[in-house]
Amino acid sequence: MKKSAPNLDGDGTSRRVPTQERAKKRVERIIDAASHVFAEDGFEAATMESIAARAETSIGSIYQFFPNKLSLFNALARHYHEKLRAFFDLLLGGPLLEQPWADILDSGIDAFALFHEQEPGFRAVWVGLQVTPEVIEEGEAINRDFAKRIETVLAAKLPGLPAKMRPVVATMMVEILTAMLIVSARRPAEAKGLMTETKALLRRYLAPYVEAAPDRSDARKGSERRRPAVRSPR
Amino acid sequence: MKKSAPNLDGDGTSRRVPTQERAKKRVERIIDAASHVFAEDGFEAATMESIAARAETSIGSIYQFFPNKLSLFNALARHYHEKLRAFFDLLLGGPLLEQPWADILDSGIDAFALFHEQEPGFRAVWVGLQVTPEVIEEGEAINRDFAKRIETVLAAKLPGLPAKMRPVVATMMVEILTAMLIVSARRPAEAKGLMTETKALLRRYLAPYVEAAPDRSDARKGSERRRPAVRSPR
Amino acid sequence: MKKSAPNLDGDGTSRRVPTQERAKKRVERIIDAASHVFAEDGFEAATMESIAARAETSIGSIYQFFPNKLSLFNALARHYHEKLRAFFDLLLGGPLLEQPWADILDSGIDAFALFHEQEPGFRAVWVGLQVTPEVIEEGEAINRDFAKRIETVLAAKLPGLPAKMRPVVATMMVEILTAMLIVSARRPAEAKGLMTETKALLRRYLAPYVEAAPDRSDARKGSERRRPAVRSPR
Amino acid sequence: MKKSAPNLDGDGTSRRVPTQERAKKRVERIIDAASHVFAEDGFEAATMESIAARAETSIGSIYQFFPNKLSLFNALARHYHEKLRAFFDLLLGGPLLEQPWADILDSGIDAFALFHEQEPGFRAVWVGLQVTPEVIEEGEAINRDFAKRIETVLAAKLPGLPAKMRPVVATMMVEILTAMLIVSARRPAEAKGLMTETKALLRRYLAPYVEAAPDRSDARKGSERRRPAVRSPR
DNA sequence: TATGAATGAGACTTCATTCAT
DNA sequence: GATGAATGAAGTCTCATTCAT
Repeated sequence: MKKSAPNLDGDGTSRRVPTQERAKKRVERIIDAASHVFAEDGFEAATMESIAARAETSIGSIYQFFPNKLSLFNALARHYHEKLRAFFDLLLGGPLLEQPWADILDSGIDAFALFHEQEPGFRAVWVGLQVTPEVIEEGEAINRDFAKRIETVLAAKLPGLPAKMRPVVATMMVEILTAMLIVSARRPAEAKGLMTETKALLRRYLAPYVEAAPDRSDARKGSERRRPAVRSPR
Repeated sequence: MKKSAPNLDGDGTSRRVPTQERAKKRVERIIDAASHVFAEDGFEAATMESIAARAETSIGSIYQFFPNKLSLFNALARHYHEKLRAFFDLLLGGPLLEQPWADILDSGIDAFALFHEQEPGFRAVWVGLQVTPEVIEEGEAINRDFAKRIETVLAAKLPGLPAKMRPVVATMMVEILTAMLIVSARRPAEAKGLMTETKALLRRYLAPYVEAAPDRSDARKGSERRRPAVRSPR
Repeated sequence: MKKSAPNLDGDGTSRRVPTQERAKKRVERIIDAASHVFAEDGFEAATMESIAARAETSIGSIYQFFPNKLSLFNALARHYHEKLRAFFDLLLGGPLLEQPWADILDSGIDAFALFHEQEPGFRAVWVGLQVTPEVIEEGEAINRDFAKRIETVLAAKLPGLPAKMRPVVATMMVEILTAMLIVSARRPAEAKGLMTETKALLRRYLAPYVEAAPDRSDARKGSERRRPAVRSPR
Repeated sequence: MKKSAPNLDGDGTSRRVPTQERAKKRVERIIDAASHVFAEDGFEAATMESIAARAETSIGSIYQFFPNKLSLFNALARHYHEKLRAFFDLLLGGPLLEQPWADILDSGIDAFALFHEQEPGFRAVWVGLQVTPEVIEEGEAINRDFAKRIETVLAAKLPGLPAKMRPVVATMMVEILTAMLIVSARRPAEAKGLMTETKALLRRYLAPYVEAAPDRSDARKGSERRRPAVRSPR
């Protein structure tokens, strides 16, 4: 194949396909290896060599596809961006949205926890976001997209939440859920309890927005300002 | 200065005192520089040279006090551990505990946010905890201590929270607050809104525990399981 | 070149062969450079950089083959171990053993002197043995092997030497010869005289063992205890 | 001088004496510490700090007396040079020279072995001589002096040894004896046997020179060339 | 004069990246 | 394209030496 042999075949296009096929497979293996190694060692401590070894390729092959380490990391970020999108498409594409909002929340959390568990590299990307400033670009993109998806659900299921507040609330949900999943990964023994508690916490956080506010939008900056029904301190 | 002891002795041993004074100052400068550099670059990417430069010392001086990079990072962690302790002593030592619980929460969050702002290295230590496993020891110690302090307050002000649940709830509060402060640092424009929202979120999270439960302890594993009063999913 | 195997295979695995060829050459150059630098500066004072420079390679290449400085030194020791073995095989494989024992001694000394001259690093390894304890392992192995070879000759040519004494005598010979060659290297002007004298010395040392002792093995600890027949010549 | 303290005392001279006394003591302690540390670690690996610690002084004090590490090492060499001189004065000053030559040899060897044992640094200096070229100067001086002393004895007790050959023979004795003592130190288990053997070897080496050659000086370059009485190979 | 903290050159080693095969 | 040896910049750490106290 490749150019080394003289072109005896007529249909050059069909020939190239398997090559691209192989290349794609190789890229996948590299991305997969990178996700593991970055997850285990962090961005800086991860070495291109160990990634190559895990991908059962050569270092040179990695550089064939990614000009440098950061670009590989960003590719990983993009990879997870897509995976996350697919994840949401699947999650929200089904009949879930018909459920009561609290059930959606619970199921969503469970699903995302599973996603976290099965994609160790996702955590690496997320953490890398706090550590390696160069990564923020793509990382933030994931973040926003994630939040946008949640906003959709909020809009559909929580009519009491003013549209203007949706971005903040969605961000809160994204960041808190992720934070708690990372903590859970660090303390496996407490993971289950923490997730249960996270569900409770988010449920209570969102509860006030369930029913549409009948008249004035009473919350402007803070989502809540002196609301006796919930607060009632002492 | 040179306060440690007036020179009453004539045996020459006390000569070392001013030296120790200087050394202490230098260690402080190093710790301070380290806090900035670690905060900006992360543990791995931070270099001893840049820390030395920022501390306006030589590399050798750092190694006089810290045998290696990790020990410097751990010293930073210990430093913040102490600072946090002092912070809590100050915060809870005053009349704050007399206030209604929601005000304590608000004030506590504000105070901690200020602490975060003024101590950039604290974030570095916290993030380093997720990235560099060797650091977990001290990092987790800080975590637990932090949570313990909060448990105290929970015990005092939220009689409705079963004692067994206090650790989880405290952990939730610590992790969520920290997570949101880190996010805020990354997105200064949204910082204010996020903090307001964080206050609301934690208030709602804790609200059910305000009054002592009159009869059966209805929460076992999760703090809440089908509690219609709060949920009411339409 | 590329002799290792003609390219009969098509599966691409053999591509590595020329690389190995080059690698071997490079290792040789590194070993050679190391032998010179270690010989000139000693183990500690020798720097990896100067070795790399002398080998006309990069530092990184050295570390491709030797994980650290000590391992390079040990490789050098092993290298000379083998060379010494080959040297003895050559020396004792020929008709030399047919000669009278004194001629074997003379020739052996001359040959070993030549070996010393042509292999400057050999001296470095030997001296490193006295200085760097970590090296002793391989160094002692060389020593013992060297002595063992001499024992063989002693057994063959000096029937008067009790078997039990052979190890000591061989050790004496090895150590003395090496010591004198090192001295000679340090004082080139006196080298010739010193070697002549070394030959005489060893000849006289071994002379008493030429003829088989007719009756009792009269030497036990010291090889000689007031033995008039040998002393007081004339 | 010594301006730091005001001159309150009248007899400035008597004051300085204890100071000089103390200084001398300090230098001795430093030299002593250096001898141990250099012996244990070798010249390069020995650190000024460990020498200071062992001498129970400060690094600064060492530099008060020795401008750099090499000068300290050379001072050590000079120190042993003197010690060796004293050793010989003692050894040869007594009635030893009245003894038969072989007894002088044995006693001399025993005495020197003891010296070696009690002065671990002496070995360090000697080995340093092979490793650190800068040290050769003083090291060689010791060597020559040592040899000169032996020449004296040779002149007195071995009339059969031509005057012209005395330097070589003395050198042989010095180098071989030292070499064997170093080997013995490395292999304590074999030490005793090796020393016994060394005595025998040197006795046989010197035996031909015991009685004055009656006529022509039959040895010219080598001390021995085809001398049937001793050789008789096969 | 004694001390030991401060300095910084330089050593070893790693690893991202290049490039000949 | 694929491979992995080669490169060398850069990082950590040591230690001889200086210098303020």
